[in-house]
Amino acid sequence: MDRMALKEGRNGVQAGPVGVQDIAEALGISCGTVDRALHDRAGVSPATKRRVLAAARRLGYRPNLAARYLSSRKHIMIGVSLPLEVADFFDDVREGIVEAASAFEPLGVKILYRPYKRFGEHEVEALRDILAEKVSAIVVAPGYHERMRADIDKAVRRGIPVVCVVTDAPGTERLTSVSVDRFAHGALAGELMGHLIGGEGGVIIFIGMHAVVDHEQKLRGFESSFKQFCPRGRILGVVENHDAAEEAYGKCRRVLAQYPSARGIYIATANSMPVIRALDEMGLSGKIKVIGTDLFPSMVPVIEAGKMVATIYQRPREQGVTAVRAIVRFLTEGVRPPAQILLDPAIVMRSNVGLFFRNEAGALDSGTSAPQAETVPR
Amino acid sequence: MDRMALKEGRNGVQAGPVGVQDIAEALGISCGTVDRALHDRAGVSPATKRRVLAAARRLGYRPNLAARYLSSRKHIMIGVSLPLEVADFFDDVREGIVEAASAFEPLGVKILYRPYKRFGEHEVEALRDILAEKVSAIVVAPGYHERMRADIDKAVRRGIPVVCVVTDAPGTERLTSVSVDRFAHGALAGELMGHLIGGEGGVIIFIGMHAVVDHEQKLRGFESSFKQFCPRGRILGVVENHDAAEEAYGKCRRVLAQYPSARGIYIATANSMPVIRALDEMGLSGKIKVIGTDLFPSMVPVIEAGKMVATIYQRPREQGVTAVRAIVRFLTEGVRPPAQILLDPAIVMRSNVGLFFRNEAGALDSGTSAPQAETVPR
DNA sequence: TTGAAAGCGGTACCAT
DNA sequence: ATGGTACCGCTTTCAA
Repeated sequence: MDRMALKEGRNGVQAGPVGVQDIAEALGISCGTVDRALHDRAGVSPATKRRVLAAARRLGYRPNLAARYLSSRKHIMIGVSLPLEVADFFDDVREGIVEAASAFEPLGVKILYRPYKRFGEHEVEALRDILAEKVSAIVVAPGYHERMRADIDKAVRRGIPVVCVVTDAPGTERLTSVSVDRFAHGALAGELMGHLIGGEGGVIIFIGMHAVVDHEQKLRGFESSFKQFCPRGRILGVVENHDAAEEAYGKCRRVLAQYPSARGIYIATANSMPVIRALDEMGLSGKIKVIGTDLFPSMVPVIEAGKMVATIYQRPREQGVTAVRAIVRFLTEGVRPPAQILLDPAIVMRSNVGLFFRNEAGALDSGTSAPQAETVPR
Repeated sequence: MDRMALKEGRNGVQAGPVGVQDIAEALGISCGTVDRALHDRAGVSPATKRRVLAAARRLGYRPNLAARYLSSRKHIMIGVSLPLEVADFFDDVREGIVEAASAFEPLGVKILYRPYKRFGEHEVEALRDILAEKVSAIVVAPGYHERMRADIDKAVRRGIPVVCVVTDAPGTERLTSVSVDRFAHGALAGELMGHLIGGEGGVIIFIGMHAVVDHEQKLRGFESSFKQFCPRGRILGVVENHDAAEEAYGKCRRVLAQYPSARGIYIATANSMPVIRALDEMGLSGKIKVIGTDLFPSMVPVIEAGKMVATIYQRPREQGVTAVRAIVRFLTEGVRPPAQILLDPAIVMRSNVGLFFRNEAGALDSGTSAPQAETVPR
C-alpha cells in the first residue's frame, strides 16, 4: 500500500496529517517546489504557486513544526528591552519572558536581553542595539513612546514583529501590546474603596502625572465606579507625585493636613511607600483605608499589618509570558493576536499576599531541579 | 575541521549544543548504544552505561526535543476524564486543557476526552476506559477519590502519570494535583466580608457538606480571617446545602428568618443562585452582603445588579492549562512538578466581571484567523 | 523554473 | 552487548 493510499480515506479525504510530500505527490511535483511556493521564495512560476496554495488549503496542510525547526536550524531569537527600574516589577516581566521562552526551547526560541536604565534613558539606544542583531521579534516596554515610534516602525517594516509590554506605543505598527486593563484597575480600586469607607466620605488619589495616559485611565476607572459604590463620597483631590519619593511624601502630609476628614487613599502609581510612611508618622495608619498598585517586597509587611488594605496587581510575570506566547504563535503559525491584549488586574489583600509572593519565586517551571515553590503563578 | 574540533573550544569545553553523536564520538562508541544507555533500554553493559551517563553529564548533553519528536513519532496522548456537571465549570477546565495541548501540537500532544456524568457516577469506569487506550498521561477530576485510588495507582505503576485537577486524590501516587488554594479562598472571603460589614455583625455560611474536605478548608480560611477583620463579628451558622438547589433555597429562607440580623452571607459552593433567589424574594438583596464562589453566566447580572458583592473564582481554565503544562514538561523533559500546585483564587466584582467573561471567550488564543498555511511568516 | 538528494538529531531495527 | 543505518518532515543546495 503506498503512501497516498494510506493517507486517503474512502473518498479522497486524507486521514493523517498532511505534509509537503503529500501536496507534492498530489500535484505530481517535487517537495522542493512545494516548499518554495508555500514560503514565497523565488523561483516558482505563479501558476505552480497558485496550484500549490490551493492544494495546501484543500488537503488541510499543517506544517510539522518540529521538522521545520530541526531542518532549518534557524533559532527564533527574541530581543527584549526593558528598563532596569523599577527592578522589582520588570524583573518579574523578564522572568515571565524567560519562562515562556524556555517552554518553547524545542522550537529553538532564544532570548536576547538588552535592558536600559529607566524610562527615557537609553531606551531608544537599547532598541537600536537589538535591531543591529539578527532577531526575529522584539519585546519592548516603551517609556516615552513618541521617541521610539520611528524605530519600532522600522523594525516592523523589516519584518520583525514588535510587541509592547506594560506600556504601549499607540499609533505604531507594533504587532500587539500586552498590559493590564487600566480602566478596570481604577474601577476595582473605586469599587473596593466604596465598600471600605461604607458609602460616604472623601478620598484622595495619588497618580504619577496626568500626562501619562495610563494614570489617566486608572483615574477615570476609579471615578466611574467610586461614584456608583459610594454615592455620597467625594474625591477630595488628585495629587501628582511624579513618581518621586520625597515629593509623594511631602504632598501626602500636606494634602492630609488640608483634608483631615479623608477616609481613603488610592495610590495609582507604584510609588506607594512614601505615602505609607507619611500616614504612619501622622498616626493615621489603619484609620485611612489605603489601596495601592502592584506588589513589592517592602509592601508585604505593610499589607500584613493592615496599613494597606489592598493592592491592585498588574501581574508583570504574566505580561511577559503572554507577550512571548503571542510572538511564538505569530511566528510559527501565522496567527495574529488581537491588536491589544488586556490582562485582568488581580486584587491582593492580606489573605492572598503570601500566595503571590511565593508565586513570584518560580513555581511550576522551576520544577524539580531548582528550589521548588509550592505554588504556581497564573 | 572535523565535528569535534568545531564543537570544542580552546580547552575541550564544547561550544554548541551537545547531542548523542557527540557523546558517542567522545567515547568511541555508536550513537545507538548511547541512546540505549541514556534511556534505560535493555542491552547495554552496566559499565558502558555508566560511562555514557558520566559523559552526558560532563559534556552537558541536551536532547534536541524536535528531533526526538520527529524521530519517535510517538504522540503524547493525554487522557482526560472530567464530570459533565457542573458544565459551566468543567467546560472551562476542558477548554484550558485543549488550549494548552494545542500549544504543544508541534510536540505531538493530543487529547483523548472521556467525560463522565457527575462526581461519583461512572467516574471509575471513565478512568478505566482511558486506561484501556494507549495514553501517555491522564488528567482526572476525582470526585469520590477513595473509589478511584486503586485505578489511579494502577495507572501510575504502569508508568502513566496522573494529574488531578480541581479536586485531589490524596494518598495516591498521582504526579501532582492542580487546584485553587482553598484556605486562601475562604480567607479572602472572610477578609472581604469583614470589610463589607464594617467590623461587626453576623454572617451565615453555605457549604456543600462538611464531609467534603474542600469546603471544610474554605470554612477554616473564612473563620480565621473573618475573626481578624471583623473582631466583633459572629458566624451565626454554617448551612450544608448538599449542592441541591431546593435544599439551598429552603434552608436559606429558614436561616434568614431565624437570624434577621444577619448582615452577610458567604456561599462556599458553586450553588449560589438559589440563595440569591431567596434573598430577592425576601427583599434582602443588596442589604445582606453576599460573597459567592466561581462564576457562571447566570451570576453576571446578579453581580452587576449588586446582589452579589463579589465572588471568589477558581479559574477553571487555568487549572486545565496548568495540568497539561505540568504533564508535558514531565513527559518531555523529565521535570517533576511540585507535589501540589495551588493557584491563587481571583476576586471578581462588578468592575472586573466583564473582563473575566471576555477572557473566558478566548482572548489571546482565539487570535485573528483560522489555520492559514500560506501566510506562515517564518 | 523545477527535481533530486543530502542532512538536521534522535530513535529503532537489523545485523553482528 | 554493540555497530550501522534507514527514517521522521522539512529545508536547502546543487543539477538539470
